Amino acid sequence: MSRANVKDKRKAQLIAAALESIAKRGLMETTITHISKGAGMSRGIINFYFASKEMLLREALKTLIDEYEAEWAEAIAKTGDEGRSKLDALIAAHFNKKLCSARRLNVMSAFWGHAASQSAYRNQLEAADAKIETVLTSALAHTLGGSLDEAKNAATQLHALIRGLWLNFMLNPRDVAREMLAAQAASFIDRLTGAPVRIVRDHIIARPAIERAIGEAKAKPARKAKEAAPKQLDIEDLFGNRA
Amino acid sequence: MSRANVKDKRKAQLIAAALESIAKRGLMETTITHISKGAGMSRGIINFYFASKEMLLREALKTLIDEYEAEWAEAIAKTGDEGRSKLDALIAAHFNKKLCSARRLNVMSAFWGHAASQSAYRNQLEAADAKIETVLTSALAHTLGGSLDEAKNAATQLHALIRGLWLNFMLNPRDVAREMLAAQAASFIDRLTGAPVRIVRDHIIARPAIERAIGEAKAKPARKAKEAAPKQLDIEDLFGNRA
Amino acid sequence: MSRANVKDKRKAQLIAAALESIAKRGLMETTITHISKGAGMSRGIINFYFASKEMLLREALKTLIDEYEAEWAEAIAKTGDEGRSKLDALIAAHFNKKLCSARRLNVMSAFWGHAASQSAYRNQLEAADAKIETVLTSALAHTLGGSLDEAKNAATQLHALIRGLWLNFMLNPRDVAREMLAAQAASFIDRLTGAPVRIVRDHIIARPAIERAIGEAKAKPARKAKEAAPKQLDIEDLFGNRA
Amino acid sequence: MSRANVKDKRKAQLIAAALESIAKRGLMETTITHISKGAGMSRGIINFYFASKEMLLREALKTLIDEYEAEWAEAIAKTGDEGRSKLDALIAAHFNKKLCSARRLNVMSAFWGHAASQSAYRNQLEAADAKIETVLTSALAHTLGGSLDEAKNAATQLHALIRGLWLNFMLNPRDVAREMLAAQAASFIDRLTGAPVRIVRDHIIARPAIERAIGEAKAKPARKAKEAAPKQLDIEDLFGNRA
DNA sequence: GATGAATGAGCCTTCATTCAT
DNA sequence: GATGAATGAAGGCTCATTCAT
Repeated sequence: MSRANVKDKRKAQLIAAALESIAKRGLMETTITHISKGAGMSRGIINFYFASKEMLLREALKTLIDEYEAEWAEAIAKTGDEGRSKLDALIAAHFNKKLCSARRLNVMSAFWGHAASQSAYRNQLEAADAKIETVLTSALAHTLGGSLDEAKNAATQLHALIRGLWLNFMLNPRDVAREMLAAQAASFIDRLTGAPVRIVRDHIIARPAIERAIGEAKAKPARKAKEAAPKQLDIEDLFGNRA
Repeated sequence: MSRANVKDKRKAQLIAAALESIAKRGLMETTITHISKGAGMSRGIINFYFASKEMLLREALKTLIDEYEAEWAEAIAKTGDEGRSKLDALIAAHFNKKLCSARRLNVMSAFWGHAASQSAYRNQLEAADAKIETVLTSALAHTLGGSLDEAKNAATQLHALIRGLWLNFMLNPRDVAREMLAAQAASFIDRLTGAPVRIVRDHIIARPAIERAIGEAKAKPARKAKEAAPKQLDIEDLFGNRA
Repeated sequence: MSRANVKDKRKAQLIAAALESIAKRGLMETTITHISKGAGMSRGIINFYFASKEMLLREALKTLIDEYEAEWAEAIAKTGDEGRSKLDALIAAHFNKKLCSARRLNVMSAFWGHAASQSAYRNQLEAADAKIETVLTSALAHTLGGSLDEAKNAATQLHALIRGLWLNFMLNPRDVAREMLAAQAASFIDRLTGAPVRIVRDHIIARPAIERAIGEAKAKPARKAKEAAPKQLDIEDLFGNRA
Repeated sequence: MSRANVKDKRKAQLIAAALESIAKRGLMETTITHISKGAGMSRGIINFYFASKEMLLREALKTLIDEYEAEWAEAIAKTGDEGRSKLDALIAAHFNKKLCSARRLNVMSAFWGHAASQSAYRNQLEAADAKIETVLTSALAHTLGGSLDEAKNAATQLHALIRGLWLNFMLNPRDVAREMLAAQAASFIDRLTGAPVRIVRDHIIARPAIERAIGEAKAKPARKAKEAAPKQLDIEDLFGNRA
């Protein structure tokens, strides 16, 4: 592996370890020792690859946002059309296993909370919000056929709804099924378009396309054993603090 | 003033100073020194009134939640009826100056982020969520007239929408008017009930009752000067870090 | 003891411990742990009384300079006259046990070396130099009776000579007697005034008044045992590193 | 170039970079990174050519001393005679551009300060002092014609005077002209020999021979461009820290 | 030979907490 | 009750040194 690749790889490993620790312990309790130990490296290494812990954290947020954007970008790339099926794809992406995991939502919430008082994080989040709202606006404009302002309002509401559902899921991941969340977002759009809301046994259900999409687990390419893998946290570990 | 009252008063002052500091600096940067100085007291006092900083923080969250619940409880108390006007009152409460201020939302976000990994905070927030969702469910059940599950779903969505809008407001308080947020929540209900969504010049507008209610500034009882008031932060101060 | 006094006292103790450590280990090797341990206190205390290690060091230099100035001020205060006896008193002061000790000269040299690249220290030393050169100039003007510029030149030379002799003494304190140094400075003045240089058995000797003055050990008031005295370093300890 | 030469050359470059950094930043702030970067080499290289940073520093001091001795040796080599003209040559050497530069004096002071507590450096400096004092003694013995002890005393004083003047120059290089320093040292000798001290407009002036000698800029053999020369510091750069 | 990634001891500093006054 | 001096664990960070490439 070339030198440049090693550098990028180490940074990625450290960022992954940081996200892992934030998911498990939160931003406040996460120390440089946790991160470096989690990545199976020495303590000094963080300041070798990052100017400071703060900069590592900012890059971690950037990674999170990049992953998010890649995910919804990929989802809409699969749909040629600018209409309801694009909206369905976007919703499915927001509630698939990758974007709507306890781990990820924990970290996102931690950063939202941090962003409230720290502008560097805030700016990153604002930029990401602007992007997704633009995309949602465009898709809703095609679907609803009304004015741009109408579509903008709808996009704001849909985006807010998604984030609010994420927050619900984060605060109580055991009781809420991702499928249900997706169905609720879909029913919101149904109501916007005047379509009948699908209800089965008193529960809203998502559209078949969404149900299918959110179920697909993204196959994560297995880490090669050789690469001194940071010890893999069991998903349930995330709730160790919560007893 | 009796002993017990003095004690409660000091605790309340410290909690207020803690909330002030969290709004301004965030949870991570808030230290005991900030809090005690902000309350005009000595450093050692916190461990005199609270078992630890952690316990102070938990009580601070409790205070925040109590205020929230008092606010919506008061709002619905004014409405005898269990229907649309109750929903309007609830929405107005959620977006009035008190509950929807940059200061308050900053603190709430910080606690949401912290709760992601800290069960004590999480449990407090879950309990509060359960309460408000019950109230919303009941009001929606009367308004919509459908099944309980339908009302529950609607309540979940409405609650998520409100929180999502709060998050938007927190991340970008200058660009978003509270009135607009209230209008968006109201239009969501309009759609549920099949009522026409009110649009003026391409913008959703809230119902007159809501507009009136959210405008009322809650008269905050002036702190007596005698009480060594912590220096009052200008609301704009909250964003000093963000430039 | 009053609170304010405790504060000043602790600062003085920490400064003394810092000077002790610098004399023994030098500026580079002196750590906050050395200083606080040397003062018999906890590590955290330094940042309680000083903004930083750097500020402690600056105050330590200030203390050193204050002591120096107090010493020569006291010496000339004892001499009513502005002439040769004042010069004798000044020379005696510069080579008495207090100002011309291995400990003190080690620390001074360390600060001179540091001042070469650090302006804060440099400014302190420059100000002190200006003061003593003014005093020397005045005394030499009266003694020599020439122009002010002549006196200034002589003062510069005398001051340089004193510091050069100090440097000699610092680099080799065992081989050089303080009395001899004083005699050499005195002979410099003798030559300026045209007086015969006193030589006994091929060595320059100082004037009787100087010999007497430099011999007087300043009785240091014993530290009260009660006061948790930092462990007293034996004078020979200073050269532990030098083997 | 042979292997041994390459090795010596690299060492010399590293030493030069170390001296540069010490002049600019002082001994305390100079790190291995500063030195290797200053020499245009990689970080790891220092421990390849030197056993440790400490050893590099000792060799740097040795270089400094060697240059010093070469300079005064060359000066007296040009004078056949063992008398006043030899003394003049020695004084001129001590205050010429090379030995009496801010850069060099900063470094010397740093090492004096360090030597106060570190015997390895101390021993180097003591040995150098012994050499120059022997030479000064011999020249003064011939000039004064008195006893050896008289000459020794005079040598000690002259040496101390020179170092004291250097210290003055270091602490305040802008206000002091090298020519003036040389003149002051010369006048010291004039007084020893009973010669009239030369004064022009109330200022001491050096002997013509000295004035001439200290003015000669030693032509520094230009570093070949090819050799990745460490960026040359402007002489004024040295005082960047001091504002 | 030379590089720069990696290590880890140790530095300065912060801060929740304790406790004598 | 209240203060603020004092503690010491732990944090982020620096840096001399090592070593695989």
